[in-house]
Amino acid sequence: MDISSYHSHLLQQLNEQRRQDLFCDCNIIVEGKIFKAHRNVLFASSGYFKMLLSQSSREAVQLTTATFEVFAPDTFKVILDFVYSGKLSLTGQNVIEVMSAASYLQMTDVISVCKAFIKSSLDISEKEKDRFFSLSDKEVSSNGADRSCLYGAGWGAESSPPHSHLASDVGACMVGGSSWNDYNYYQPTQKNNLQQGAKRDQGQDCIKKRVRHGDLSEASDIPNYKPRKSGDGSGDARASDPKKHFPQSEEQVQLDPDAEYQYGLGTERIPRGWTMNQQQLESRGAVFKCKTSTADELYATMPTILGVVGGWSEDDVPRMRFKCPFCTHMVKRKADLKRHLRCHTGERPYPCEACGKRFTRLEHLRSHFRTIHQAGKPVCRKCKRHVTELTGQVVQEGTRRYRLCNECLAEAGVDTIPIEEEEEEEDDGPPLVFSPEPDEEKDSRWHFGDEHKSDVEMVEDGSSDLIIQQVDDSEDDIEEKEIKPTVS
DNA sequence: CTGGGGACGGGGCCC
DNA sequence: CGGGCCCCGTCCCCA
Repeated sequence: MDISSYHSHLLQQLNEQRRQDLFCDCNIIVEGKIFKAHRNVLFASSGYFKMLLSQSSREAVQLTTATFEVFAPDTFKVILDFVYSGKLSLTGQNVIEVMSAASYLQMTDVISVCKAFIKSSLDISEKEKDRFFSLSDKEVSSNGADRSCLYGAGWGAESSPPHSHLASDVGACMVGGSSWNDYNYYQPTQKNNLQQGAKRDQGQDCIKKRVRHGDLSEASDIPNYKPRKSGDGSGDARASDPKKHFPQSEEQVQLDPDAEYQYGLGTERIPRGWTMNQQQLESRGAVFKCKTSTADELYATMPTILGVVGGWSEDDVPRMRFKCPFCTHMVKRKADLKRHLRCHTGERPYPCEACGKRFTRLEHLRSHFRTIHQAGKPVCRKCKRHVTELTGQVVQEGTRRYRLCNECLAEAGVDTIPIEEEEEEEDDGPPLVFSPEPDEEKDSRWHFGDEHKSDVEMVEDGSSDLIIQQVDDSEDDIEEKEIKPTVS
């Protein structure tokens, strides 16, 4: 046997053992479907498994079972096949899901390949766009969008996939070995196929649900990606918006060795069914967050963003519309596109100081703060009747504040904050200051004015209730950029 | 199981 | 161009 082929032979043997269920000591259940595998192989190939299995390695001699519901079985199959063969079967339909899962499992090799795959898609889309603008309408209609392109080429791990060589019958991207020499590229027939694939995939729903069910800090760190189901025009753009768990731009998927992998309570998502000590798992962050571009950066660096002439206005002035390069959405104003891009970058620059939940827009944060933390609505939360300072009081429940009328209050028998004081706070009173502990956000507390003088220094400008802190997600440390006074 | 309401995200558009 | 308001759709919780 040739020494140089030894490693591939070994991998082949392991794969064979997996297929025959020989020495498999780990069951991975993905949405009910069971995959058998070897812990040592999983350990060696995935940062996620490494972390989890290293915890259990001391005590666990018996079978380990893991349950995932954040991606689909088909997706995991692609990844597991890669682990045991070095070959990654990517298509325009599954690349988003695979990258999402790889991100979850911390498999940087897979992410890199997905990145390259997506980059190729975008590059080719860009070329198609250029061609589109350089050709007449007639040419485009006869040659354009429906043509499917099949590319196949090899390149080094760090280089971009070339697009110049035509392959014959490639329906999937196969990656083999460290040099990715077997990488073949399949061009989706339409440039937004990636999004469509993501939309189709149920795995996204799982992610979505887990996020929605998660606590606030969880939601705050995982961009709240909600693939929309609606089928109307506006829904298309929303539905095709795969911003959440997987980055969209080249910059975002960049996983350089110095990438900021953030481990922490806020970012973790633990598979439900791990048989190992759940507390151990919960004590550590299992999902990394890679550095992402902000919408601003993306917008600034974006090449001549697809200004699309959307027909002619009544004054014979061309109506420009701006198309999002990542989905089918078009907007009339560039500024709106910038705002829209944020939903692809997953950027949430406005964290709520009270609960840590983050928002894409200041107005959303304000609205959230008013309704959740300021008891902004003058209605009884129980009986929905209008309450005044005479007929009701403010109730504090964790970081939530709401109003109850005196009758409901008597029934509930909870502590209250006098409405007068509440309203004074809103006007001129001492600020409502949220004081996150340096390391443990969960212990963060609210401090209400003088009544609860704390060890935390109050903000000097007492006119503010809501401390607005715009955060640059690209920084590890939350950096206070801006403190604005008052949100009334 | 279902409908109503709250919370939230996102688009359009005015200022 | 940014801020802000309005509106609508979706998800989730709860009765």
